[in-house]
Amino acid sequence: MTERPQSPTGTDCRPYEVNRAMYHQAQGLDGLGGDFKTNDLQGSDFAHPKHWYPFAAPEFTGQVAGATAATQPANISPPIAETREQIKIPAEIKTEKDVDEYTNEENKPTSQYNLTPGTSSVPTGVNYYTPWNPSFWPGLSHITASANISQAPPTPSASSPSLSPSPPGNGFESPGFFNGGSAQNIPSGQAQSAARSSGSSSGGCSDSEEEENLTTEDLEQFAKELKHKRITLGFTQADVGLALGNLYGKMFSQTTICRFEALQLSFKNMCKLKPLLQRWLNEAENSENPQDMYKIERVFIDTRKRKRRTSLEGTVRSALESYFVKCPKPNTLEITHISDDLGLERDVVRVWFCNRRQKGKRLALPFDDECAEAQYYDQSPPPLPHMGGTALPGQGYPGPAHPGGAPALYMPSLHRPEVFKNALHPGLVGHLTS
DNA sequence: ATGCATGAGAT
DNA sequence: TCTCATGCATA
Repeated sequence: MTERPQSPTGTDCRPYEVNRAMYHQAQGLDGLGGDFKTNDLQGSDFAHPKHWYPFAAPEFTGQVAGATAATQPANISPPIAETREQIKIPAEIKTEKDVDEYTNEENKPTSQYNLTPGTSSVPTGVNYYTPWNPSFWPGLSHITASANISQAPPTPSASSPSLSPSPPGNGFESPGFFNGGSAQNIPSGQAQSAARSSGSSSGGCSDSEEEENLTTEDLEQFAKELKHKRITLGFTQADVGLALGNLYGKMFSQTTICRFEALQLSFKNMCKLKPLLQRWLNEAENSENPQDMYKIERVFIDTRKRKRRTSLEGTVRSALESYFVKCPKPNTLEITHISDDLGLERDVVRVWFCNRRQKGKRLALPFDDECAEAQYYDQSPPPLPHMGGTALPGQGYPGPAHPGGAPALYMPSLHRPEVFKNALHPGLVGHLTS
């Protein structure tokens, strides 16, 4: 009912896609079920080291005091409404909460923001996003390889107040709780020889030369360091994201920080964020009241509507995976076919493939077989490529500048056809063998 | 921690 | 229409 009028096939006419120049996350307020949950589970975070993540810090079995409080997920999880699109979505497809169409339906508990006081500071009922403008934050668009924060004297909390100019025009003032340092001094990593490899870096790192020549090792090490220190200092990932907003006027989500720590961002992106985080780290370590770093109250109310997230059941995912193996880049027609076949919205399928590709790139092994990969992602669908570990040009990490090959395996098992097939339901295999 | 989604910019 | 950066929402 409240489901968007599905556009059968072609044109993505997405009703929820409100046309606005710029919006950033909207949450809550309009009944989006937006409860600001800083569920940054650091504890388990540590408890479950990533496959490749060698960092183990036994001393942190749980959450650090500060973080703990900050991260208590406001467990208000309202029972997932079973309502689902009555459209053609099969039983297995459901959309998460039926926050019924962004139409102010009170589908959410009122206790949405029961954050533990004293930590996360996000004001009730509002989002904390800050629109930003690259122009005011040179660090992002242009990470100059000048200031090396690794060596730069850490600026204590009382550092220059002439910090990052708040995004002009957006009405935000840098609260200045923690006027860490000048945004102009966006640091950069050491100058090393670019390990930028990845043959066809066309998509990935064609930006400027700002990449500060970081190696995978650098990033890996820094990510570890960041995580360790962050936890030691009692910050959650969300806190860091918020603090960055204070330092640079541009916030990041818990997701992004998380992915950074897990090296799940593109190499380029990692390089971009590293100096910022590095700086934050310095600030945090030298601040007398590190807690202040995330005590900001940047508020950005946005009433944007966001499409309900589709939740694909395992079988459907498997099916999509199988399609993906066959053809990672289906054309319009194929997408339509797949969507029909699986009873999914066309757009859902399209997005799924986009995300899948993106994920594939992130997870791709930086080692050998880049060619195979290139081939693989070519339009012409090769008959089941052997993706033993492929590196995609775009986001993949540069080959290990070190023989040790630190960034071991990022490829999910499902990526391997053999494994994949086994995981398939017999019925679905048929799709594979077209 | 991760799946699905959005939007800017590139193609 | 894709890629890429990014984040909400959820597991």
